[in-house]
Amino acid sequence: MLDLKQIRENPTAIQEQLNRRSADRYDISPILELDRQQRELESIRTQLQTRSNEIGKEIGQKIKGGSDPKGSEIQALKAEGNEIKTKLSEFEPQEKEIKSKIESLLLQFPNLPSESTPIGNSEEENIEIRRWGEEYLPKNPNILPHWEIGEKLGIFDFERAVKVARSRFVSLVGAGAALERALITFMLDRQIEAGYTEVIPPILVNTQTLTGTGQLPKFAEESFKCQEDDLWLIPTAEVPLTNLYREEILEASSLPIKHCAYTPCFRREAGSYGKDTRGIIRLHQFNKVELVKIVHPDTSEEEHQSLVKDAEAILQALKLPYRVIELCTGDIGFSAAKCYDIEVWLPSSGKYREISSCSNCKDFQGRRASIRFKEAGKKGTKLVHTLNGSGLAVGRTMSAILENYQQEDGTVKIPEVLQQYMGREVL
RNA sequence: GGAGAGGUGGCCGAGUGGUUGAAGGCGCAGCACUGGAAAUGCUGUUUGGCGGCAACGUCAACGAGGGUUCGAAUCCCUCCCUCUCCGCCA
Repeated sequence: MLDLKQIRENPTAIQEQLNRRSADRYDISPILELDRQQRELESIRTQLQTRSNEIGKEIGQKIKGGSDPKGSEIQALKAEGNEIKTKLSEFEPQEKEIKSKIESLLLQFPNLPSESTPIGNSEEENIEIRRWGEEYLPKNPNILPHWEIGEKLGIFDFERAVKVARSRFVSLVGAGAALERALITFMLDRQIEAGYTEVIPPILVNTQTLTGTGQLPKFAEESFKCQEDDLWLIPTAEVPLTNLYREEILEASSLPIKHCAYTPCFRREAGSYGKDTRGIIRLHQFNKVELVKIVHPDTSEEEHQSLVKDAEAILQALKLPYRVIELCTGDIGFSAAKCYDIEVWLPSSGKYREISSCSNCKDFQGRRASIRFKEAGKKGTKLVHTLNGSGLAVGRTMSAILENYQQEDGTVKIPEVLQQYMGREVL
């Protein structure tokens, strides 16, 4: 959420920063006008309430002092109190309505991009920051796409999964299930070593939680909802992990908080008909190990850099070639101020594909979810900065392994670091 | 799901309509005392909105939302959560 005070005080600056995302798409002027109206009503309401409080106290004192509660003096005060009440009943609903309009407008605005986020309209203008592992690019010219090799090895069962659920679901079978599980455990072990505390959070969450991290109200159609219970399936563990601290005031000394979690993730993929229909790149349910950091604002830039490094470390350990790109203003997510994607090499399509997205949300989620911290000895509270990144998407890692580790004879080598987790060397 | 009890400040806990944003205690911070510390004493110690350069003023908040009243932490209604017992269950 954007800061209403900032919008009020620097409207042009805020508008310009929003325009960096997309020209003419976000207009803050309705908010300015509503805010002006709201404050006007607030000052009238406050004055009335002040007088009303005075009357209440006066009556109390007089009755205590022995005045007749039925006497004319007290009756007059009561009458005045009633008059104020009538007036208030006009202003109050008006003000409430304007306030909730402002609130719902504010919730629709995306985060302001960082100064350093490159300007651009679409993913075309993202910037490649670095590549790693070109020496590990496979030499084998006859690589099958991961879904073909997977079915050949009998580790994917699409047909039955579709019968059990619907399209864009898969069952992992035998060694496939074992590989997925090995990857999850390996990733968690590494991230715990890197200083993250593991959490197994709820994967059904309430509406407030999904609003806190920015998925609601704008992207309701992207999440699965349990209508009866007002609960949603999480699209990423970022949601429960960040919201663990919602409406809390943390000690500055407890920062940074670093969490990792394995969870399944659920996405409706409403806008992606026809995209990636084959394989396990884009499913309604997938596994992910997520990293979340809650940090002091002064450190969020460096914490962001190290978060990306922590995600990269997994690919390096698996010897999978990848590149890191920095997303431009037109491509960063709703809640992000700055974002790096890590893309792994998928030989069958001859492309790098996203396997991790690491965002610095600055105070955007902190304000939405009211996550603040307090410095010992100092007055007042400040909003924390929140960061999140995949460390990594498990299914996509598996597809990268199936392709990059394919051998001429049609078998797939297990990456060395996973062999102890799998108890075998080849699929 | 059924029956009962309860939700008050960082924590414990008082408070059943009237100058109560809230007694008392603990904790924490500052000051005094001390060679230093402990003990003791004094002072301070919630958050948010609006106005103000600030001091400060004012409004709101005692699980959440409504209602009664001149006035609600206190009374009424709805919902949420916690605990105990019963039922069900991985």
